[in-house]
Amino acid sequence: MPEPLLLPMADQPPVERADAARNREALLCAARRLVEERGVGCVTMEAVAAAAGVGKGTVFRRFESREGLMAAVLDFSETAWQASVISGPPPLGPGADPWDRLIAFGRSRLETTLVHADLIRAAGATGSRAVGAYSFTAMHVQHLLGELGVDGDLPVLATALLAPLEIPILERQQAGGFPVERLLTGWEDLARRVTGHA
Amino acid sequence: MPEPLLLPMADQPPVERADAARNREALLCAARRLVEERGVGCVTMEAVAAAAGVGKGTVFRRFESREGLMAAVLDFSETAWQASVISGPPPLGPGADPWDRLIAFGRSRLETTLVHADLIRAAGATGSRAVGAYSFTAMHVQHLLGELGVDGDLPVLATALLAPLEIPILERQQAGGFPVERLLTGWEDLARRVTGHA
DNA sequence: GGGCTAAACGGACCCTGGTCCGTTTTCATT
DNA sequence: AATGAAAACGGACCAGGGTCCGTTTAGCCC
Repeated sequence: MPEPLLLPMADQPPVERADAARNREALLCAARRLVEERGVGCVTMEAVAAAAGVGKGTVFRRFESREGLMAAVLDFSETAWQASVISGPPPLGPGADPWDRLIAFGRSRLETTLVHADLIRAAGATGSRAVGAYSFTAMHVQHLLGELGVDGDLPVLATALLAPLEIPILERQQAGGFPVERLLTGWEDLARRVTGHA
Repeated sequence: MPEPLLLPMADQPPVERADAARNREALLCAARRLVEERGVGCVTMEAVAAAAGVGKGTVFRRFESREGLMAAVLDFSETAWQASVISGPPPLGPGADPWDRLIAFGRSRLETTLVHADLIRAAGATGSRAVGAYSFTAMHVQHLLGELGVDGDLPVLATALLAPLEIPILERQQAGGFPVERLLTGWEDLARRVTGHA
């Protein structure tokens, strides 16, 4: 039996080495801190490496690219937000009726997107926001649409509802002088038309 | 009268100097050619400068940034497309009824966006697509909505209709395995719901 | 503990976008 | 045609993202 023959179970990432994990953590921390105190635009990869006490190469090995790192940083707040959607208090969280949840979702999403605008932009198409066929938000909206009895191509409809809440669109409108308030009302109107709700 | 006192009419760009205009043209040509034959990703600013026979500084003086240059290149096709919307044959151009025009618009926009995806991405937020409070497309859709008798916040509604046709969204969906056909049907459905059309 | 391999490290190095500034060109005026 | 100032030029230079590879280290098996 020449081959060590390691069990052929998962071919997933075969567990991260201890030092690697430690460095990832340190880097993430450093990045988070630097972003917070200097703003995304003023954080260089080298600075993050230095702050974490590792070499630049390590940053890229762990996070692939600047976008990757920023996406990781973003994931932090994003996860917290997701939690409040999944299990926070109504109307954003479960308990309220679907329509109210949808509206609360829209407002909340719009706000957090605006708050993290820089980070989201820096995370590019890599962000958790963009990952996978069905991101969290798409799934959620799709679910609410279902509960509202909407019929049609739900995944596509959900995307259509989500699209105007993405930064490129949001920012262009803001640049055009539309106040947030108006965007929100507009979105609610859109939701009403799409769902056919009262 | 010490001051030369040039007539205070337009304070617009006081006319471009002859050599400047010549170089702008040469650069645009070179850029167009290089993009076509190598693909956007493989065109460096230095290469464009060289191909046009000018220094790198000149490229940046004329076009501000890489995004700016790419936006200028894009403008070319974009303008042609706009022309076909304004004065081409129906149903995209004038003559057909608003609903048919809207549907034709959606399909056409989606297709051209996909075709120029790389360029659009490279043009960033600078593109003619993103400029000004009301881009051409927004105006057009807004106009059609008006003709269809839709009421509500037309500018915002138009944006909502346009948003799912933007690259970030389009690409995410394609990555998710949605065939173009489905996106199109989905968009028509959205348009139907928004306009309240039969 | 010793030894071996795969993985991780780090920092020199490369590439490209963008800036700067001393020199050259245009063009309006005389 | 000469002249002078504003505008344009070009390429050296800088910064930051990303890669490479020789060296070090964790973790496993004896």
